[in-house]
Amino acid sequence: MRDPLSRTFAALADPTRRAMLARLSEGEANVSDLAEPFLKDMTLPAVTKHLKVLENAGLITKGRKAQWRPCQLNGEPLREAVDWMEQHRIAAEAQLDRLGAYLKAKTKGTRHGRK
Amino acid sequence: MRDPLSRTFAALADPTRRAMLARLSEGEANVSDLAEPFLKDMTLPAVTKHLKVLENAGLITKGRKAQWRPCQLNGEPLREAVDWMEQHRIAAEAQLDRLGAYLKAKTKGTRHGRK
DNA sequence: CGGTTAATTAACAAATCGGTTTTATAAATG
DNA sequence: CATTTATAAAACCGATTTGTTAATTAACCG
Repeated sequence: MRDPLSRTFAALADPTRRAMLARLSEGEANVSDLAEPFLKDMTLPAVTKHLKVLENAGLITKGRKAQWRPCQLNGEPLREAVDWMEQHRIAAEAQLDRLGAYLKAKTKGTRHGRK
Repeated sequence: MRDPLSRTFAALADPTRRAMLARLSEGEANVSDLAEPFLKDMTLPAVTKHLKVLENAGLITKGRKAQWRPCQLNGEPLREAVDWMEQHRIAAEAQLDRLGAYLKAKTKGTRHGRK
């Protein structure tokens, strides 16, 4: 059992699953629709498993319509993951800015730190 | 060998590694500084391995200063990952908006779709 | 009903992951 | 030079991941 953020990132750490999400970001699709681009590379049960990973991460929801399972993307976990990343990326860049300011101050007047 | 985006997401899919990045977003730190909060839970080699994962993903860079390895966060892979996520999250929400507009149009005037 | 279509489940194997202990390296320090 | 400090590398192990094939479920169609 893993925390939600870890499950989200783990789900995204696979190009097949990301391609499936990309496809779903253009609109609802059935399992076989989603599988189609990958059936040269893997079997249907493998696709089902990938979808299960995405579902467990809350990134997609599966409906049912007769024998079809229309899937749709849920953006919420993506938003939470982005929030985490932006928070720290921004902090890291602020660090760099402070370093830049420090270096600039340190070399002020020496006129040889330009590039 | 995995693509860069997959390596980034995989690196982020672990709370220990995320905590290390969070620490680094506040500024440079040595391996032992980064290890300190986790040494009740795991050994130092385990920490070294986590840092290797982050380094391979390009999320941190390790310098050297005598026997210390000052690490610092590199925001660039985070930015690329965020770009990917935002692109699809936004597309997904646009889908929802279109669906909402459709439902609204469809029930216009019928006065029985209220909750 | 019997067959077809869509998708899932089960059982299995190889590869990867996340930890361990032990050993090694490399620089500082007495 | 011998010791200590900071870190990495090697070998190993159990758990998880990612794929397979074969069997199963469930709904529709003639």
